[in-house]
Amino acid sequence: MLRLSTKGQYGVRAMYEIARGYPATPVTIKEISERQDVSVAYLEQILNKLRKAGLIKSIRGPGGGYILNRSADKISIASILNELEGPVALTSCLEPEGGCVRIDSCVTHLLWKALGEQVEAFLKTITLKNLMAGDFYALGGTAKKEMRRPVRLKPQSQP
Amino acid sequence: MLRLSTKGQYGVRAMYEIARGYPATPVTIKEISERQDVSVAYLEQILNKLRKAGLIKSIRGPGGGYILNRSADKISIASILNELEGPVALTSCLEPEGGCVRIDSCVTHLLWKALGEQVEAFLKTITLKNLMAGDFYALGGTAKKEMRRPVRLKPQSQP
DNA sequence: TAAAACCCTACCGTTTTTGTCAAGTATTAT
DNA sequence: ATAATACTTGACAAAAACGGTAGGGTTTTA
Ligand code: FES
Ligand code: FES
Repeated sequence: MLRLSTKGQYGVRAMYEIARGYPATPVTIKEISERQDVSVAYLEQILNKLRKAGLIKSIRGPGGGYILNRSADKISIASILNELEGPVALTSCLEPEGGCVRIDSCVTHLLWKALGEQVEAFLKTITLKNLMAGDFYALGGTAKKEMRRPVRLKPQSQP
Repeated sequence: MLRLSTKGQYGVRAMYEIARGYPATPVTIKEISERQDVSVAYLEQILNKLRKAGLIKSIRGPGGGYILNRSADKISIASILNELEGPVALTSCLEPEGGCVRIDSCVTHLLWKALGEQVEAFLKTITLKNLMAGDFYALGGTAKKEMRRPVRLKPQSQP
């Protein structure tokens, strides 16, 4: 239940690789492909979307590649997934176009809405920088920043 | 992104209808079908799963129908969705069988795991009883039910 | 014994996902 | 200038998941 598409998964992993080169070194698709084990052709589609969304920019020609368009602490996981999978909308009734006629009498509508907001809030608090550092914060609803409890996750080893 | 299947959605709405008859009145598939606007044949599949999972029981023959197997405050939304859509697993790597070889070196694995646990925790705190009463807290949203004083559930467990 | 109501499972059209492929365009090094 | 590098774009297709339908059963009650 609630499966994330591979585009979303690969996208975040690709952004992680690009973030590692920031701000000095453009990272090529080929490098990302080798490090994250995703085909070049598929990555092209993914990175294209992310570029059009302004999350990364590209440098063509030899020595080129992709670099972040802004620093890693200003790019949330939510912003990446939003571009690749569209906004969080657990039901079609919740989509911007929506147009469900049952909406006012629907028992579950507010429940799905609340859950979606919960997910979105979580993903918004986590940036590429957090991902690189392995620092996640457990979101505590309306909890203030000083009330957040940092959870240190195991550092990642690189292949 | 993160779409819930119709089976899951209809399942919760069907359980809501069955809960309304608890404990005295069995609710027939036909009634659920009419009230929630879902075909009888499709509901049969859904209710069958929920019955096998022990969430509801059925009474055959005329005057029969479905009733809850335990009280509404002991049936969480999570338990319903788990039966109809399987456990929350945002990636295939997170599934019980799983078997991803990259798991130890994967940058994002713990992120998806954390998000999945967040969702599961949220859905576990909300029961059918909460759903019937409209008593759940919409994070960052507008709880636009009656003027009843909203009871704040704790979507997140802070260890 | 007939009607009400649940039980089972096979099937099937559509959509989404998950990519591949081929033919570009832009930039730089030499 | 030319070759090599690297991003750009659109078309396409296999495979899986989704969202049901169909049609036969069985059990229970009046
Ligand atoms: S069915 Fe559309 S809002 Fe519930
Ligand atoms: S790719 Fe399997 S755990 Fe990340």
